[in-house]
Amino acid sequence: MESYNFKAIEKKWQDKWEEEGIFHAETSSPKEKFFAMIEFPYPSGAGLHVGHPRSYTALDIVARKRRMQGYNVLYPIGWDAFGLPTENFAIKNKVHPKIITAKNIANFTRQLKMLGFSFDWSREVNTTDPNYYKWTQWIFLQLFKKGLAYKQEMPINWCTGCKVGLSNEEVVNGVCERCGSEVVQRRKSQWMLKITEYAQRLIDDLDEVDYLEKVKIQQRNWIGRSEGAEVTFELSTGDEMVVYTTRCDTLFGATYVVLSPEHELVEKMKDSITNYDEVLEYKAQAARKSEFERTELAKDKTGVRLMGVTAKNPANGEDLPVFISDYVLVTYGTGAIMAVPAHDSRDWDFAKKFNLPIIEVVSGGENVQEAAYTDVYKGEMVNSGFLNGLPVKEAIPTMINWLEEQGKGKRKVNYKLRDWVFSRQRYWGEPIPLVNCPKCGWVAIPESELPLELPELETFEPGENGESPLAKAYDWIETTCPCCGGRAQRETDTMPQWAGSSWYYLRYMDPHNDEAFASKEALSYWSPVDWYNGGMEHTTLHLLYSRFWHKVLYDIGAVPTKEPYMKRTSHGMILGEDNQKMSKSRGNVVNPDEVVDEFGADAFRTYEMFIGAFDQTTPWSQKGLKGCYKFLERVWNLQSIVNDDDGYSADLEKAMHKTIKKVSDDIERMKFNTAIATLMSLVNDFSKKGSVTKGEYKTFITLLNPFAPHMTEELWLTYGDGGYLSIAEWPKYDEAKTVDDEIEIVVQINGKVKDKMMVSANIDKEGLEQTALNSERIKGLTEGKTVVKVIAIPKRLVNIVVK
RNA sequence: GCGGAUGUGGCGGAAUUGGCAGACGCGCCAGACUUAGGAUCUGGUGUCUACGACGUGGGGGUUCAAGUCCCUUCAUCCGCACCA
Repeated sequence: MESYNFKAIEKKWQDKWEEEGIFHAETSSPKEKFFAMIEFPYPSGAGLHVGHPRSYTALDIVARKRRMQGYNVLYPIGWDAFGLPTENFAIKNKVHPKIITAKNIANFTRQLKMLGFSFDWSREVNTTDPNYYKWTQWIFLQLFKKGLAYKQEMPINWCTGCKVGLSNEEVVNGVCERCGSEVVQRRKSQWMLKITEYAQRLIDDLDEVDYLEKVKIQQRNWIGRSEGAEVTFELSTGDEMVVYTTRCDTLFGATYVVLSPEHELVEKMKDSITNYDEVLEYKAQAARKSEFERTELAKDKTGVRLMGVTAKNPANGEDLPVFISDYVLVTYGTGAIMAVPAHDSRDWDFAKKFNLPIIEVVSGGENVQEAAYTDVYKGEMVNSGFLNGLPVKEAIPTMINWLEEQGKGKRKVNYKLRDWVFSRQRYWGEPIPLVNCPKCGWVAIPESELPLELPELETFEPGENGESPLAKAYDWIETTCPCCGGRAQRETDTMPQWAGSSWYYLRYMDPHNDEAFASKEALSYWSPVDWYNGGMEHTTLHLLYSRFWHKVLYDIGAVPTKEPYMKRTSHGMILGEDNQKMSKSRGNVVNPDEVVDEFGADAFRTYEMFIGAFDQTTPWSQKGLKGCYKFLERVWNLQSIVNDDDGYSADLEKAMHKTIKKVSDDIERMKFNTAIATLMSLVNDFSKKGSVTKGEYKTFITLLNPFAPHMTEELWLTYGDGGYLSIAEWPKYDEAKTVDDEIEIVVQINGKVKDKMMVSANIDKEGLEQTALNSERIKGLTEGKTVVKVIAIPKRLVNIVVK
């Protein structure tokens, strides 16, 4: 027996698998299909991080197991390759992003291949390939044609130093990450996608998919449906101010109203506002903060009273002061609120700071002068005119009905979800395939002209005044209107990185199709993705955007299912050995290349799965990795004690069946760490016994194959049934043989374990009770005491309650 | 502030339904083999005032029985668009 030479073995089998194409998925097969997918990586210059393979290995294990169970498995890979870091590198080093991307992809490919994933490399996709983004643009045009894309003025982060627009990521503590200059909010016309039109369906259809519950909760909370009312306040200027509230029952407790600083009424009323200078100054100050900063600075409420303006409370006719404050966002509801400090803690903070009255209208709390009472489910109305005495739950509909009768308000469902800002003033993204014609307005380019390729540029810096770099491609911009044939200009903004990743699973189904993003046959065969694993950080943006696009495609009959992904699971992060996030600056980054070089891909994969609970964050440990390597080496060395018996030995038969069951179940439940623990225990059993039958060894290496595919494939040559283990049959177990005939039962006295005994597994309650009471030890311990009660649970325990 | 999680030995973690807390691995201790070991093998390893008691962040509760259910509280991590 040769010693375990992972270097030779791993290379050998990776080459063979590729030559034979054994992981290629065929689109027509009588077998049941199984489409497993991981979030395709952004090919960064830093290369693969040990976090990536956690997800890839997990679904590789599932894919490999399902393949062995006879499924027609599609496990694809691709590149989400548009993006900022590449663009910034390009700007700095004056290299085309295309070149950097190709280089990074080559490196990632090498690293992924070195880990032995069973990807179907023939279906590789790349979002920056014009043959791919042709269809990203095509889908955008379908949205545009359906009226789901529109232009709107939206704030962008503007660096006052670099004179360019910045992404949120590039803004650190309100200053530009690169030059340190102050960042302010500037308004710019942007393409928006109406995801809000799909808000209700995005909530409702969650019932039809098998996502982790926490993922569903996060999506629902992000969409944030609320039922409330719009209430109209008459202003002393004669204008009407509409507020949105979910607590219209508290209207009698409103003691002031607040407009967001950007609210259009503020400017409209400027002649009536006697302190308009102060108002303008506050607006400028608010514009300096991003929404996120407004959030962070939440504790200290700021605002300015609009002097000379009051609002009439529609419930009791009282005149209320009007404020502007940045804690009210123009993007949610109507951008205006009625403030009820007694029953909303933000309003309470504000009222305290500005010395505004706090009127209790819901009883049941402590003194509302000390803290807001916000419980919706308890209490009844007080100081509230016709609502007095009603519980809150009844007061809400009563008030809405009254408002509707009086014409002062109406029922309204609101969503937190906002439309998707789809424009980026960047080079390295898909060009938006629209032209602006002075006569016809925004016009889609003909589909026959797709892909609209990115123009070649010398430099990739953003343009003047926050324009896209494409604004410098003068020849490219100038075009003719597809509608009237007149002079027109192309849109120079590009799409966000989310665009390409919103539909890539569809391209995997038929990646080389020139006629359509995928054929009807491929779509109907492979849809939907059966199992999609990814990070929790993509739960609210990517996953939601992707579901939205899919539903639009469903509505135009382009895809056969309502939902793209049947099942969604999530992995935890891997931290450095110091329990900190891995980062270059901390110097705690683990490089997969080095790990594979020293211990091999099989040990790396096994450790990635053994490291801890799959969905939990957990630190890397070099010692733990070594433990997994030792385990594989022990498996390899078992060869010296394998005998010729093709079956299972009598004393290990039950253990074999139990292990098959446990490993099979654990893989499906993503309990990879306990699956490995079970396999380790079986190796301990083999070692202790000093011999293994060939039959046992064969089953063992088959179960281990998804985790350590190379080593087991090599062992299969000697101990297997011929062919490739990767496509051999997954072991079956006999349920009857996973159950013990005799089991150990614990006997407790008053809940403390006092004795253990072996009993037949199918002994009934009475028999169990008698056996326990007849035990000499128990007899001794209960002597002289009164047995109050005996709880006997077959297959579990006996608890004797004594006094 | 809001939303989502997590908290179990020296460490990573295990415990399908409320039923023996600590599987498996690391580390540590002892032994074997060895010229040698950061190799390999064997055994041991929750804590303590140890024939017993205590132990799953803290406090309370439900139960014959709680890591698991309920209330409360603390700490840490992640996300965020102050969502009215």
